[in-house]
Amino acid sequence: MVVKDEYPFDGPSPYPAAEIADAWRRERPGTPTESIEIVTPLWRLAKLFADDRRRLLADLGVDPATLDLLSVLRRAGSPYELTTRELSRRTLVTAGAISQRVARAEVAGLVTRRTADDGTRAVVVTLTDAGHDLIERTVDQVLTREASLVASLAPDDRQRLAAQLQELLDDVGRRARKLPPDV
Amino acid sequence: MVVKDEYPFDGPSPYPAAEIADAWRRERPGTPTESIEIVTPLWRLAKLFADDRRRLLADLGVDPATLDLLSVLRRAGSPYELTTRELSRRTLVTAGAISQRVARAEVAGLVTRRTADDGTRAVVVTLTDAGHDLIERTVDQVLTREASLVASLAPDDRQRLAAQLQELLDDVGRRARKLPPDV
DNA sequence: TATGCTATGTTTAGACCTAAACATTTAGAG
DNA sequence: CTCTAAATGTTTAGGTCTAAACATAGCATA
Repeated sequence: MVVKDEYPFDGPSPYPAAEIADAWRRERPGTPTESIEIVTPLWRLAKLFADDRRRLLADLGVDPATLDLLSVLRRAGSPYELTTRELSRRTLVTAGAISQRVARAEVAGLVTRRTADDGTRAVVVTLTDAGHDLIERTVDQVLTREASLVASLAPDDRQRLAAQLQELLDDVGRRARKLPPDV
Repeated sequence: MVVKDEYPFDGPSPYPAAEIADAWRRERPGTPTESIEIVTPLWRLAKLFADDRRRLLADLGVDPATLDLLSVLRRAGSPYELTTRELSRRTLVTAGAISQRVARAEVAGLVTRRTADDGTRAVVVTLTDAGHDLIERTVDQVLTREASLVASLAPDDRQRLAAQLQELLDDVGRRARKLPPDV
């Protein structure tokens, strides 16, 4: 039975998580479905935000990975420097990915790289003026756009939901398998 | 100023979203930060779940994209068939990605592909026995694992949070830029 | 001072994804 | 019957990420 297009993309969320859980219970009685209604909307929301940001940034000529890197450095405050290890920790991506991000940003003239002078082998990444300009030019647009996406939440609701998500994040963070050993 | 490693990966969430918002307000007064405490934990949770699932599946010799494909077909019920277009809609990935996923799964013998006989140009994807076996063998493990990750939520809290997320998803889905025209 | 462990980064192989360019088929409008 | 627009898929170019293999630099200790 070929299912027809009952859930156009433009409408509300295609296949609510509740339907997915129902389908599993119908098809495979006993399937443990408790997590579905949490994990599925979470993933879809993350994807909506990520896709929307990627498209906005594409118009501005930046990619999300680079913006993430520059943002962390900019937020660290003057002199806008962090070690690659610290970048990995703050962005939740592997050391290898940071190495590649920094290499790309360095070629683009947005950051510089140098070894630390404090006796460790650490590599210190610094925002250049061009990198600083780029982040100043884009961050408000990105955050304004995202604020508009969550505009349906009243400030109180937003605060409450934020607290719940942070609490869940802390808990899942304790239980989940972490990044590979090389990090 | 090179910041030292104050937030080890193993501890609770590195840099709570509230600190990120504070940092922006400190560094750039007036930055619109309302969305940060929603979007940041959302992304981090999605990444924790995705990383955890990827690692579990790696042990089982499957990749997440393939599992997603097989799951949608399996949940559709006998005869486990859907058009590629429908797969794209249900999985929220572009038509091009579906084409590649199906090609990989076809090579692996997990699905078959044929053109529909109903006069349209649609391509119908069908689960093979091997694909069916694979999904039966893995879905409980994945869902059991994920249920354990959200075990801190009491059933009532889980229900409430699920409803809030679904509501937010519906709303953001209405406001966000959607998939490109080719879909 | 050898030796090896630990901490840090970089590189590479393999997967995936999106966007855009193509290709093909159906269905309509004349 | 012909030409065009719409609907569907596939392919390709470019970019990202993870995991694992490497490569090195400190450090501790015998």
